[in-house]
Amino acid sequence: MPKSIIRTYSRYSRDAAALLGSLIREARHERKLTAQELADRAGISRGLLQRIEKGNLKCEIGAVFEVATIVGVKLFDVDESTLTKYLRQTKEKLALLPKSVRKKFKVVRDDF
Amino acid sequence: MPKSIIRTYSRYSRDAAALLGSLIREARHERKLTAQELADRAGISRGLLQRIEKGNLKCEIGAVFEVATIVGVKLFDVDESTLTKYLRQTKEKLALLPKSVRKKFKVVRDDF
DNA sequence: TATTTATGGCCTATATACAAACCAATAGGA
DNA sequence: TCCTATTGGTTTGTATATAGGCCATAAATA
Repeated sequence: MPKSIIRTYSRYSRDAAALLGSLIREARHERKLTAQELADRAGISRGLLQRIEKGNLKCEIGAVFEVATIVGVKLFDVDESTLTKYLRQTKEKLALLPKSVRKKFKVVRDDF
Repeated sequence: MPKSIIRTYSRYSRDAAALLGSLIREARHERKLTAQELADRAGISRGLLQRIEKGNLKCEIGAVFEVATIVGVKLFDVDESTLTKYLRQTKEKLALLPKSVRKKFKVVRDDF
């Protein structure tokens, strides 16, 4: 990420990450897991888990999803088989759509 | 990420990311946005957007959420005000819960 | 068909997220 | 209360995700 990019996030993104983190933390407590235990299970460090639970937006999505899965916080509010089904359907749908998006070619002919 | 960590992901996480990416791509097409246009709006590079749409799990969650928000793919299937409400409720709930998780102290006395 | 554009896949430099080790403060259980 | 485990916040070294090029291919419109 060259040139020191300062990234801004929308309120919705920030709230979504914060809620996801809170849900994970709540679910972890319900399951009586320490932060270290959950981090070990997910194969991540405790520090990363802390940032995830705080809703840090700079974490890799794979780590967040993995932790959420382990403690039972369902993404998309669907179970695994339903998720796989949706995934297949969506991919089929995409296969029928145009591969690329194109603007209508607009020649502004005001040169007469 | 020292010591060359090879991270494994569960099927659920992979499916969830793949579905989210597909939904983003579909929504982008519906809105007649090119990958470059959406990337510019989100403040990310086109290459990163491609990886997001492919369901790459190593992208930062902030970029994924931001893109999803722009094209209207709702996370948690709720609108913004509802999300904020849930967030507040969850935080209040957490405030009442024990701050830390603790195992029952179990001394295994087999030294006699 | 020809032409223009979008996309996908490289590559490199660099900012940074990560793991791991700390320490301090906090909170639970005895 | 004391003791111990958990948590939160550092720091540091390193692996790597990212931006920004480029080029080849695919695809949409004229």
